[in-house]
Amino acid sequence: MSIQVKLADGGSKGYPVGTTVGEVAASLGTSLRKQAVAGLLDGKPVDLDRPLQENGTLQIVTLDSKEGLDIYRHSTAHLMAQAIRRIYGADAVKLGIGPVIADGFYYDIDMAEPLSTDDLAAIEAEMKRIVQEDLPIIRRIVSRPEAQELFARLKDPLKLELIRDLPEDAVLTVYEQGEFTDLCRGPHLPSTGWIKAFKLTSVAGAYWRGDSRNKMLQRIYGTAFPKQAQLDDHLRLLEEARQRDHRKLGKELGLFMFSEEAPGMPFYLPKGMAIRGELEGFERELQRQSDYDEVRTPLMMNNRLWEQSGHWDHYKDNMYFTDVDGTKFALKPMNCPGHMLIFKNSLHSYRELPIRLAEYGQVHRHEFSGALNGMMRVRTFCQDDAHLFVRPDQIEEEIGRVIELIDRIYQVFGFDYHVELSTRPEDSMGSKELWDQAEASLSRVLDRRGIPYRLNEGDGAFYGPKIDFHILDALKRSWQCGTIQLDFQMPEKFDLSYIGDDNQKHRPVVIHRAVYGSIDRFIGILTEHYAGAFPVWLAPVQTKVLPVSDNYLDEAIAVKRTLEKAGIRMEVDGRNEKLGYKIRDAQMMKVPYILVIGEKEKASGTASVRKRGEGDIGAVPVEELAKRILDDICGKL
RNA sequence: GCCGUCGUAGCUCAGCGGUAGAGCAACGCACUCGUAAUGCGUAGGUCGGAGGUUCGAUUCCUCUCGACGGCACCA
Repeated sequence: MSIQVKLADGGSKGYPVGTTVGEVAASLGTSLRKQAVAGLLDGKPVDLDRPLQENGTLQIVTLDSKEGLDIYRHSTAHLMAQAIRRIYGADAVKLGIGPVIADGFYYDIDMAEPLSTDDLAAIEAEMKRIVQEDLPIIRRIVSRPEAQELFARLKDPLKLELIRDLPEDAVLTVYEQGEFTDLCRGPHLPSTGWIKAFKLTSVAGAYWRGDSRNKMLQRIYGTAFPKQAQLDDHLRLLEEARQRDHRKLGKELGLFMFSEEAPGMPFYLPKGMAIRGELEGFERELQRQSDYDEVRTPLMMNNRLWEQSGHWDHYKDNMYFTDVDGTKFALKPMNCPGHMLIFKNSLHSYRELPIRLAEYGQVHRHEFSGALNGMMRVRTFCQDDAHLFVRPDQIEEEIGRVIELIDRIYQVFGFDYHVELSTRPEDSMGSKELWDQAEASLSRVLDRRGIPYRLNEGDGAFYGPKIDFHILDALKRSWQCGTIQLDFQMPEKFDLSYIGDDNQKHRPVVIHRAVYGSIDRFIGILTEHYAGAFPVWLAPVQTKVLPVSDNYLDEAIAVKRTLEKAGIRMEVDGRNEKLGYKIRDAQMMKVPYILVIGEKEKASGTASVRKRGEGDIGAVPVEELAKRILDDICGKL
């Protein structure tokens, strides 16, 4: 008896019934035999030792594919669980789930003894031993009662819970390697000996099944690669990210600080403030050209405003309140209600619309202490916010203009980005019809512009759906920054109106939008994106003047004054130190232009220039230098 | 908020029952210096805060504040 197997290359071959996936792979060439870790049989992942019983299509999964790597890592997760059981005792260790994630895997376990990172080395050592043992990894189909009996015997209550929740018709499989058995869909590597390079990276708490009402388990994170060199590369990348950490660089470069007196609330130091000023100024100018009007609203407003806006109902857990003279005030968590009051301050004609109110608005949001993270997650931050009051017929064009503005600004930083459309959340305000209408408008704008997007169901704001912009930084990490939200609710709540050409009152629509999102977070992202080496226009100190010795200090100060007058941010290092020392210091502060002033320069009215990334480029007349640096600044280089 | 780890000089860190130590930075002196660290010297700490155990606590315990890694949360 033979069967026909259709292969990935489109061809078809005959094999005897019972030929395994691995044997098919081997028949196709030695490299495939070595690289194969599993197969996709009619689209379903199967182990290499799976015998083929009937005609079908088969794709060989190799280690260099995403699927192959996932299988490899999944087997490493099992390997880790087995090692932990050996060390801490099978009965003491209750297994949760052990899935593969983007850069590795984790396993959630329940055990009394708390693990720390110090314990990871011992677990790794045991894992290596099990690799040496080269235990075959064997798949076994079990009936539900059999599985229940098995995991009851293994004292694995979490697995029993998983089994209980599997659908009636699910085929239950367990994988065994030596004394270790785990409930698992598979597939897996043929044996533990296949696992080469791995590292356990951290331990953390994690709620069982991701629910904060459940017990907290211990999660051990690890990663694995087929080759040691790949693991080393990965670890190097992590180290690179650590070196770029904005909290580290922010401290070293003197950009911002935090204090125990205000957890989660950044203090801007002069250098950080310089960056912030540039970011705001740049955007402010583009907004001016796009007919935005800038406003400023109070940080604190009477609580009844927040009751009116719906924030009290939907957002009060995240708000800060004060009670003075018997009146309750709330610190604003958003700028919209303030802007609604401004709109209502005067009567509006349909001819005035769109009205675009922009504000660099400082908002306060009470985040959980455990959620705080440098500039990335704070309790007070500045939004580059704007609310666009538009007629219904202007919605799409106006959103299009915002998309263009966002695109233009992100390009300056060299950010790639992707777009997500978030729809109605559970705790939402207003009618389903209005929501459907709003969601449809947003998707229509994106579709018309041919912008691909991901749907993020139930993740909209409580007052409306939104388009979010996620930027990719230099290390390919994704951050949500820009947002465009369509809102039919606030105009309703605040009874906004404009007078139409029919002389009747009409309800405007509000578009909320932000480009940087949080300026604070954006600065954090930029710090990591540029690894602290900000482009000239953003650099807190654009040029540093180093006198060769005290004798040239006056000359250095004169150069500083000249360039400062041209609008360049300058510093002089007047310390009584050797030139090499001052150069090193300025280089470490990532100053883009370092000027050396000594006898030669003094005599010729020049400065010797050391440009970041290029090194010594020789003497340049001071006037020309000013022009060159200003060119960089204007070109946003 | 939850689990775990950590808080010692401005910064990075060592010490861990007998009232603290290094490097860098700062300050002073000498050198007046040419493209990534000149030498010598000085000063600097209620060892995050509050309790407790002890003859004695930076060290051990409890609580608390803050930070970090995750989880949950992120309108």
